[in-house]
Amino acid sequence: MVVSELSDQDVNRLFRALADATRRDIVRRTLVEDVSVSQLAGAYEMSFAAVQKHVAVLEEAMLVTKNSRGRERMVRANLDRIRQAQRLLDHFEELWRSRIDRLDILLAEDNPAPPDT
Amino acid sequence: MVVSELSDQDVNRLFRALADATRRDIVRRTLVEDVSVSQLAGAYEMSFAAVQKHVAVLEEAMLVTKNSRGRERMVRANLDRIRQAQRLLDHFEELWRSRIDRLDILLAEDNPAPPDT
DNA sequence: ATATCGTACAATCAAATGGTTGTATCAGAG
DNA sequence: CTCTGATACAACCATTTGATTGTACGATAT
Repeated sequence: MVVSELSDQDVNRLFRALADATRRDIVRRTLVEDVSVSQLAGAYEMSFAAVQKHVAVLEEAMLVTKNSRGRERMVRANLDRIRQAQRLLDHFEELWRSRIDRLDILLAEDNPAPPDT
Repeated sequence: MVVSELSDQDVNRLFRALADATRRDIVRRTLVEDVSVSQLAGAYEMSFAAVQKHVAVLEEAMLVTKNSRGRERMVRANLDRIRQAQRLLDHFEELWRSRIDRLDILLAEDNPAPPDT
């Protein structure tokens, strides 16, 4: 198992990168197969440079990696990073459980067992 | 099961709201127990208004709700929304599986069974 | 009734974001 | 070698974000 502590900054970048529909779509496409930057650029109604920037944001968030193939740069999504995001959300769920536990304790205190005899 | 279609806008807001350490901390605190805006404000090294704005961002993303209690406004995290975020990430995982499937097919084609006899 | 606590909200401001165009570089095709 | 396709990157601009201070207002405690 990879230890990989995510700093606050890393988590910020991770969620921020996911907070844009175009970038989420790039992740989707590159999860299924490697896609070059120009192929991606062809898929959206914006300039090549704009798409390039989105890829750069994803790269900084480590949600994708780029590899050279000939003169093209192939973009590939990094599933591990998505799983790390999931684990962060799992942690929230765990915290929520502690709320339930506290509530149970409170209810037990407010509703003591009836005095015997 | 809740149908709850999340629009692109909704998803943007959801992930954007999570892309800030203070806001994630507010979600953590309010998952465990209800906390008033002023209690939250006391927990961070920033103005009351700044914290109030963070709560507003979380509220727009529907990650928290506010209820009046006396003159206080109690903030409570909404676990359902966190689960929706998890489901979005699950969907990415599913797409990734299709990559593996394609790869298997390709390998099968490139490596045909050896000619018999 | 009035002082105060908790909140809401407007105005303001610096920095970050998301987009553009233009220029430079680099690998392959002819 | 030269032309072209695919990138990279800088400069620029409008909008949004994250924070501030200041003002207003409703609910409570005294």
